[in-house]
Amino acid sequence: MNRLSQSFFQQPDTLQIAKDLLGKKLVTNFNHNITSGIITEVEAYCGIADKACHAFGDRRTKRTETMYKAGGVVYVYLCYGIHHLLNIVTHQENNPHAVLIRGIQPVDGVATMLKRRNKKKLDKGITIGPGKVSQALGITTNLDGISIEDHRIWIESTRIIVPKNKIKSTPRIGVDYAGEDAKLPYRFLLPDRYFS
DNA sequence: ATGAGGATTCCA
DNA sequence: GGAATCCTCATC
Repeated sequence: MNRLSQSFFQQPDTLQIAKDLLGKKLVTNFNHNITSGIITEVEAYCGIADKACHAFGDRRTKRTETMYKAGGVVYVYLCYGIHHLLNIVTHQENNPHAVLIRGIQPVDGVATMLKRRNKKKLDKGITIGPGKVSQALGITTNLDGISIEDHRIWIESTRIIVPKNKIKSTPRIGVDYAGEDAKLPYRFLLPDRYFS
């Protein structure tokens, strides 16, 4: 299947990109060890006016600098000192939007993912949650800033059709500090067991 | 130099 | 319900 180009992520509507990522396949490949899954849950973070966004108020720091790159690069940062959270930067250079990948449904390399997650068997929820996604796919902050067309990480289109009315939206998770913006319906997910 | 807090997960 | 855990960032 076709890999999404960086230009896909440079479109102007981050909410639309976020929704379009549902049903696509996220793949990593380290030392010929391929792991992948279908994206089932995402959140959009929309630039300097979005209080929940790291770049709110045009905050340019060493960490957020990645978000200011042109769309189509990976933004990975450490959360709570433990979890590596994977985002794909969207929009144009100096317009810091991104989509957080919050959940996937495992496809390739299940054994590897279980091992990375310290799990014995494949139960529901093995890759639901942003920290779990990164752990299962072997993603760490050392990928921060690389292209989504890299040989180590990419996203493929699939045959999966996601009808608009199947996409559920809710407020984003863990952003209570964001005031009014905490209520924005910028989290998008597919119904449980959508593919099974 | 210091300290508060975080786009989470796991276990009791 | 609370701990784990450490980097980032604002402030001193």
